[in-house]
Amino acid sequence: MQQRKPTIHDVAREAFVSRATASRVINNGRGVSEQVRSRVNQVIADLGYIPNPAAQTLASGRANVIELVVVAYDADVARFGVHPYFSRIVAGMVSALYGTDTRMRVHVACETDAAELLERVAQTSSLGAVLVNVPALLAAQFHERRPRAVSIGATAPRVPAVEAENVQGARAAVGYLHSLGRRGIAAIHGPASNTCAASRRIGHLDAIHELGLPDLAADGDFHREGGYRAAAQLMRLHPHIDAFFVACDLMATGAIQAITASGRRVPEDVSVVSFDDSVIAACSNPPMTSMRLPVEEMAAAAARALIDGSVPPCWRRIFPVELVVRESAGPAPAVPWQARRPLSRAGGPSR
Amino acid sequence: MQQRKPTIHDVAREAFVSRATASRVINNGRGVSEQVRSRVNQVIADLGYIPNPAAQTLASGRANVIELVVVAYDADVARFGVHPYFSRIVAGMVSALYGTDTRMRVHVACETDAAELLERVAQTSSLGAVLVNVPALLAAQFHERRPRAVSIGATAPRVPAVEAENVQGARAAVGYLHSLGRRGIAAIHGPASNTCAASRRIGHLDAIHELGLPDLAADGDFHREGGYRAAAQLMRLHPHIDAFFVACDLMATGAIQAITASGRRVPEDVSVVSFDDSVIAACSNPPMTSMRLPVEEMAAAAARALIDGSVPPCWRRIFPVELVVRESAGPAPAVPWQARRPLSRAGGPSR
DNA sequence: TTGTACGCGTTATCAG
DNA sequence: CTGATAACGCGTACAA
Repeated sequence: MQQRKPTIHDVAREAFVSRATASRVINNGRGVSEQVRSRVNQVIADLGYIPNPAAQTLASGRANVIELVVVAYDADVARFGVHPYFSRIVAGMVSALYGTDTRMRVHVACETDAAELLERVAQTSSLGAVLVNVPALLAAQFHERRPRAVSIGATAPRVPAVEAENVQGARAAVGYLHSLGRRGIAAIHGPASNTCAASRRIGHLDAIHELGLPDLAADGDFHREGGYRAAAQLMRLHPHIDAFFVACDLMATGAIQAITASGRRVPEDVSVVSFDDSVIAACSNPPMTSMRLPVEEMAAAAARALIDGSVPPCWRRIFPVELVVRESAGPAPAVPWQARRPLSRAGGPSR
Repeated sequence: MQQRKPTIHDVAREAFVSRATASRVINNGRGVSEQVRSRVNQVIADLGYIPNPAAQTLASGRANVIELVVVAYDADVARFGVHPYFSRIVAGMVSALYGTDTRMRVHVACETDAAELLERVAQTSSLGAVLVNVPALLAAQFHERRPRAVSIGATAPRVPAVEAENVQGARAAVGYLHSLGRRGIAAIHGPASNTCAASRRIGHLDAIHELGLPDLAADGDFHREGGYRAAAQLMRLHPHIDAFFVACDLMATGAIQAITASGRRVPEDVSVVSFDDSVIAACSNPPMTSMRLPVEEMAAAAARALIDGSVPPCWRRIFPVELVVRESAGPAPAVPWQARRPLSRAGGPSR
């Protein structure tokens, strides 16, 4: 029973109409009598007809596909799977696409291939592209050719983007640690090349200047190993450290392990506040206090913007970063911290 | 400079050949003189010509796309992003596809939509489909219509699949705990409906029967919360518990939190061995001893099978599950555990 | 080795 | 409101 798939031609014949009319019914087009429409729909159901996507794309010039283009941090593309950041993006897009007939196509490149990949993707006729970790220059070039693109995270000015309040989030994290009475607050930053990491770096500097704290910091790699190394090194250099602000969950797990290995307790001796609030934060022991980056929502917003219509240049959607208190830093503050509020002021919620 | 994209027609004209010849060059077809071939390739480079995938698909009937079809555990499709299992599959496929011009298209449904989604996917012309968590009946129906399908994990007999030695892995985990001197070994199983969880359940039963251990067990949901609840409940009912075998990493993190909350220490008072060895295992505190499920390799193998050629019915590829010793269970055994070896025998590596 | 001619399944433009 | 008919861009028997 390997009979060939029914085509629009079969539908038209069985329903005694032309292919044009059948096409109108399929696409909910205007100007078809109710009688004909229902007859055609009946035939479609009987035959189990499903339009050929390739033919639709070819004829109409548009495809029901969103391209997800990721440039991996490392040379090794497989590490794509290790960092929860990426899976949260996939999840966010999936839920935005759920219920629609739009699908996501995944492309991953490392930095050396990125230009070539973007070139190819730019040629395809799709609903648009979601750019992740694409260098600003490449993103700008891509956007010039295909305006239907949204970057996740900061990028070139004209390229549409969803962003998070990384600076404010980092400030709030340090402020929170300060409010707990911590004064030896060290930072473990992300890679220098990463834009999100750069913003968190700025927020951290802001805060320590404002609070008159020393700048104890080391760089990590956004992975557990780097977090472990950085924490161990910082504690060796500065034994009085009593808190860490860590630029991502994964590094924070490494930091917690290093703290524990040094004989200190979390949070009694050393407080830890991380950034991301991925699934790993809740799974840590003790569960991590973390600045929540709403990655799923950001990715979903990017996908929806692409589905809903054209995205103007310079389009921005900014997402707040919020403190999620668990156990790794200590007790909840009497007054909830707001990312936007000046650190030196106290007071109730600003909205 | 929004000139329209060059087509194969342009290439043919510029190279003074017919479209057929240009097509042959593009597809590395046989029977083109070296002279003509290089001339055409030169023109292709000059024009920046890239074939239109939709037209290629339409004309040839095959597409450079692999469908990833996932049925979510829960009603909420977004939890897709929470469990590392799925991101590891994506990562494995991505690395298998890296360097090829084949891409992955992602489809996620919950159980109620699964049939309809599979129906649609079956109609598309693609290289094939990777099925994840698709119920056996639906998988069988799908496979009947489109033989180019591979399931990740056990499924209907005729449907090609990559599988892991879940039974042996679970046996080995319990055996390992026993070898550490633990006798109050409790199990936290996965959902009853999940086939992988069922296999691990069997392996656990095998082991405790063989070792003469009591069957202390509870069911979880493959999430942290369920692991926490199950561990807490089991320890309340059986205070003498001194070890847990947990059917996945995520639940194990919950278990460790529950153990810690009860005032016990890991691994001094209670040993924990989990299943999966996802990124979470290494990030746990203490780092988890876990049975490594090579999910990335399995997914990559599935993708490669689809790329390389047709997959015969009943095709199977079995992957070993290996003990990865970290700190949550205790010290490494004098003799490394082998998943395949009978539990009662001692001895060296079997291969 | 190369070219001709047709078909892939659908959309879209015009007439009627 | 409906029906011819021409694209859409490419692959591929078949002929030369």
